[in-house]
Amino acid sequence: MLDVAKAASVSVATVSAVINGSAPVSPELRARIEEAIQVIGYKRNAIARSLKLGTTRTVGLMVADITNPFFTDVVAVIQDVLHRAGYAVMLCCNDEDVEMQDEQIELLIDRSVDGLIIAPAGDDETLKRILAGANLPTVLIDRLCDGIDTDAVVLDNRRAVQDATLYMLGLGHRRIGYISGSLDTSTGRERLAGYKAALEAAKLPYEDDLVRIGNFREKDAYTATMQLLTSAERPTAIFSANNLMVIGVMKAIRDIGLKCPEDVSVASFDDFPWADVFQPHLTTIAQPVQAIGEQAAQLILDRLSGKSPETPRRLVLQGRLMIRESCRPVSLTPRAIA
Amino acid sequence: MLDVAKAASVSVATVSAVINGSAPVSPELRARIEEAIQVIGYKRNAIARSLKLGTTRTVGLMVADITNPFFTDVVAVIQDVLHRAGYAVMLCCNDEDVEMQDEQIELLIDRSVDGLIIAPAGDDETLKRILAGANLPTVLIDRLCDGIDTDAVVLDNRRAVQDATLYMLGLGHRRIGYISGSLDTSTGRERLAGYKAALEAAKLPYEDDLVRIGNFREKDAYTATMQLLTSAERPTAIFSANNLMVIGVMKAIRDIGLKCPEDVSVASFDDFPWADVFQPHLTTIAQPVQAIGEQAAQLILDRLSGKSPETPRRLVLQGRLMIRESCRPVSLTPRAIA
DNA sequence: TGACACGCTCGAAACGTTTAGAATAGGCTG
DNA sequence: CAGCCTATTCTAAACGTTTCGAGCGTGTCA
Repeated sequence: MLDVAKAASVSVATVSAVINGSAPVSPELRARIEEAIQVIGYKRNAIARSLKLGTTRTVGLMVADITNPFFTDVVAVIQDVLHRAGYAVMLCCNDEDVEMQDEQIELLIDRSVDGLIIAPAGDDETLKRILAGANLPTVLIDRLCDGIDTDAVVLDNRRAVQDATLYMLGLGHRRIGYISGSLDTSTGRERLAGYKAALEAAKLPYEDDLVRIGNFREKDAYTATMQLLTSAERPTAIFSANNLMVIGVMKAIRDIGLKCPEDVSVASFDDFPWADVFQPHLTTIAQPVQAIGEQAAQLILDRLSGKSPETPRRLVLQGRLMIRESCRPVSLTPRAIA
Repeated sequence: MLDVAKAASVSVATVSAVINGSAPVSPELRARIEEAIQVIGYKRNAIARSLKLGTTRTVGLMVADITNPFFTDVVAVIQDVLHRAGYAVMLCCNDEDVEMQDEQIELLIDRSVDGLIIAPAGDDETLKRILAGANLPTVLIDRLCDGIDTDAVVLDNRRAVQDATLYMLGLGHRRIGYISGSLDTSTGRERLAGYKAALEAAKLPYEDDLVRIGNFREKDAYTATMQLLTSAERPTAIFSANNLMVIGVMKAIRDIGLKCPEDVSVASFDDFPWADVFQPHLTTIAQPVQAIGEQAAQLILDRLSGKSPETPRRLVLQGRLMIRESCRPVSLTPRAIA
């Protein structure tokens, strides 16, 4: 900028004025300066600008697992909206691990991001402390945290799983296995609550040994399903609390020599683009990823531009049960009792 | 930092010295300063530091499509390695669009990233100009660009597709449809070249109307496949040049009332975690995503620490043909000729 | 005892912006 | 013609670091 100023024989203040349009400049000088900028190929230094202004026009985005198509879909739309608004996004993932999460958040805050969009791995004290200390505009996505009172956009997880479970119950299934996500997350807890609620509505007892923790990962879900299927009284249906885990569930079913839906019915949280083209066509709960991303981005943008209300806004969206062919009436499940 | 200095009644220079260990400080002062840091809860401002040092410890990572599992897998490992080395990652995607790409790269350079890892959407002049102007350590992944002479890690695309095509040829297929990616990318061109090479090796003519451009996206692949399957002499097998497109291919096959592999054999670039659990079990070319990510990260890390050789390094990895059940001998394809 | 080296600490400049407020020039008014 | 206002431009401080070189005790050696 100094070079430009020299080349145009003006002060840096004037150069700054034409670049930012922050003060009136005579057409004559403006032209001279603009030409100098061209000639020199000047680009303003965003770091110096950030230092002075105390803003980076960057928002930190942390998801639980960047490998999970649900999150990547959401990330894609958040990015899109934010870029359009002139913000860069710095992406992290916590790998479903609270320690990693704390590290990553620190890293983001360290880089002076202007705001944070987070799908937390869990709500440990450290996270709360860090967030409170940073005092940044924050929006939670997908998962809520007790004690972190910010804007958020989440799904009505309980309702969605309840509906799905009710559907399976309606097909006559009485022993429905449930592969849960980590109960350290609100999604883990809420989804399980939905399962319980459905059982209760059907006046069926909740049986501990029908639910296994799969931690939202394929591998854990695989072993969890193995246990379920080799237990004394094997379930006739299994619900998986997310997309990654249902792969593990299906692998376990295959490895144990059973077939879906002939021997076990399966349904899962999260939809797949290929769900109705590869067999068995999975029955799933589809999340409105587009809306989730858009709303989250809008929430943070509003917060950043200071036009949000003081009190946090909580958006709760609804899932959609996509009934396909991976569940069938229990009467058509010949080997139902092994 | 000034506050800390005051609290410990020392100069900022000394505080800086203990924080960075950049100069000897007496144990006594060190203790006092460290205590002051604790008390005040001081965290050094990375922006100011960047301004002074001219480095941000951030690398820009641009992939073609953040929604593509291949890229997200690679991104995940790059992130992991880079974070471990103390670098943050700023992630963008160009949506397979060169204009978007130029914009995003500008955005990254604007943020003063220290280096760039790029899977380019194409090699337009603007990109070359921007990159040349920025003069940053850069590594290309997945795709090469004519005229951009940097470190790179790519797959031996030609060889991989040639092998896959040869395999289909070996099953007796003579009319193999090919759904290509964009020919503006090196992967698009190289994969097609592999297909041609296999035909040539089998002394079969290359037929223009057996290949259709799908631009690496499901939707385009769908219409491309529709055209292929409704043409006068429909192919008995189809190869898809990536993972997203094969979904489109399968949907087209389904919508047209055919079955894979009974009526059409299918193989595809890029593997899926669920490929051997959902039917038909797809025959694919698996890429060594872990290795790609690790090498790319290492390449940029070496470059950033100045311990790379002057001449660019090109790493070429090999794909692996995962033979499953989506291709069968043409003799078992009853409706081969419609 | 004087010279010198060493170990520690500090002052101040620099990184590249933004911006408040001062300065300047020119025109208008009374 | 003095005084004042307006429009434009400039000077300089500030943002929070890092680092160079200077300064200053102390101890060592001749």
